[in-house]
Amino acid sequence: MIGTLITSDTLQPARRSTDAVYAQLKQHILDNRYPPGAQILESEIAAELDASRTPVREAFVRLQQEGLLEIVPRHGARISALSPGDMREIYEVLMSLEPTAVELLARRKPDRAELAGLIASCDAMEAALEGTPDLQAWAAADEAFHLNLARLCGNKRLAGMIMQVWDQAHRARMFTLSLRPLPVQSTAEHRAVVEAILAGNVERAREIYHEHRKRGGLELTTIIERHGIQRL
Amino acid sequence: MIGTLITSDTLQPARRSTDAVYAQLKQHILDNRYPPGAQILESEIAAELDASRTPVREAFVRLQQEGLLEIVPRHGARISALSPGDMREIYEVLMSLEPTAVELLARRKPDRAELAGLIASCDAMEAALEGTPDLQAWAAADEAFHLNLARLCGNKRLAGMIMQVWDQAHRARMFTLSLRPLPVQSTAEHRAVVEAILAGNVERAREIYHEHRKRGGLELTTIIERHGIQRL
DNA sequence: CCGTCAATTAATGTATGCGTTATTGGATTC
DNA sequence: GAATCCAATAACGCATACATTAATTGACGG
Repeated sequence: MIGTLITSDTLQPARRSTDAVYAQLKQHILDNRYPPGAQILESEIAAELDASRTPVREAFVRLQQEGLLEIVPRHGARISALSPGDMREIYEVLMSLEPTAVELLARRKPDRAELAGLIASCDAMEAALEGTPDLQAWAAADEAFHLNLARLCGNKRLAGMIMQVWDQAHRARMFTLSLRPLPVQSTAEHRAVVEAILAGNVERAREIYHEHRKRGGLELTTIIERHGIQRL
Repeated sequence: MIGTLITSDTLQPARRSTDAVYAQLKQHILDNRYPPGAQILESEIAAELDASRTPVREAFVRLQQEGLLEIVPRHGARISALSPGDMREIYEVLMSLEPTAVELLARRKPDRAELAGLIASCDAMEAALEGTPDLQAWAAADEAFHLNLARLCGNKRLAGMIMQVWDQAHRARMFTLSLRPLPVQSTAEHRAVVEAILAGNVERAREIYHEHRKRGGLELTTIIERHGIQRL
């Protein structure tokens, strides 16, 4: 058990069957339990999760809109597989939205208390790299940082969009985690963004973050090309 | 009849009942036939569109994810009403995404033929302002320009996100159309962006567009405040 | 007269059945 | 032997019936 996966949804007890099916399906997709490209059937999932086809169908629709699967008429649903082109799209979107989120947050001039979550994530990232590196822990802290940042920016639509593409790229990030160099610089960049925000330097915060995202995208693209990965 | 509304969807004959219900519901919401804040019932819509509740429900889920309505458990659906805060959010998102779309398009160095749609929209906007201004025609051309731009940028995810928030703001734009000054400058800015793209000046294209969006957002915000509009 | 509780009703949430369609496999013919 | 056609089956799309829940109304008690 790697630990409870952090997702963009606040997972509740889910009194509605549809919500439970949705949450579990999403979890399974992000956990790579249903591999990319896999076909899943409404009736299979219904039996597996002890529900009828109706809530499963509704969950499929929601997940399709989130880009995590594709409903193929008469063929069930196909778990989305990301091509290198999809990864490029995702990073272009993040390079646009995340620096904006940083800028919005920085403009609010938040105090240290408001950024406690971000600072904790920075601490966790640094701790994960001390001694024997714990990449899983680092990735969890990284994810927490970005989700927190999206939430703090004060724009729910912006936050939702960031989390959506972030979820889409989740598996790819986890997969390439061990193929990348140790994320020492990445960790430092996170810290630098927080400091720039605290210093009230809006433009610098935005700039650091944009470079951070750009470098991250480049790293991932390089790995994908070097390994000739076509789908993930 | 004002004319067929341009939406982000390619409206097909819709062999599936769900698609037909979805398309008509969306059309009615954008046309302001269901006013913001209105409650609609599954059974009402089903009867109205001659379908059963099942496809209506599925359409509700899709429209909820697009932010056009909100499913209230046990209470049907409420048509989304935009607060001034929502308008701010939407313009922040557009100010982030649309300049990125322009940049991506400009980097491809497209020739004049590729931009034919954009140029036609510019012509239409200018024509709509000659003699007696036709604001409806101008708005249609403006909408066509932005949708086209999103499509041309080469990033489907980015395009989808732009169209989504654009649709959310559609009614607000139509409502404030007659309250704004004649969009002469706006029209000129559109033309200038196209010229900058053709000239291969990526940075300038992005900059013009960012200013265009910023000014547009400011105009709208001012109107909303001046008229004390709370919901639209 | 007001407040509270219970019952009824209305609308959603879920399950299931039926019709449609597409795919696959087998058989027949060229 | 290969290709085509037909039939059977499997899965979905939609409709409908049933269960659940929340709200509203009315009655009763304080």
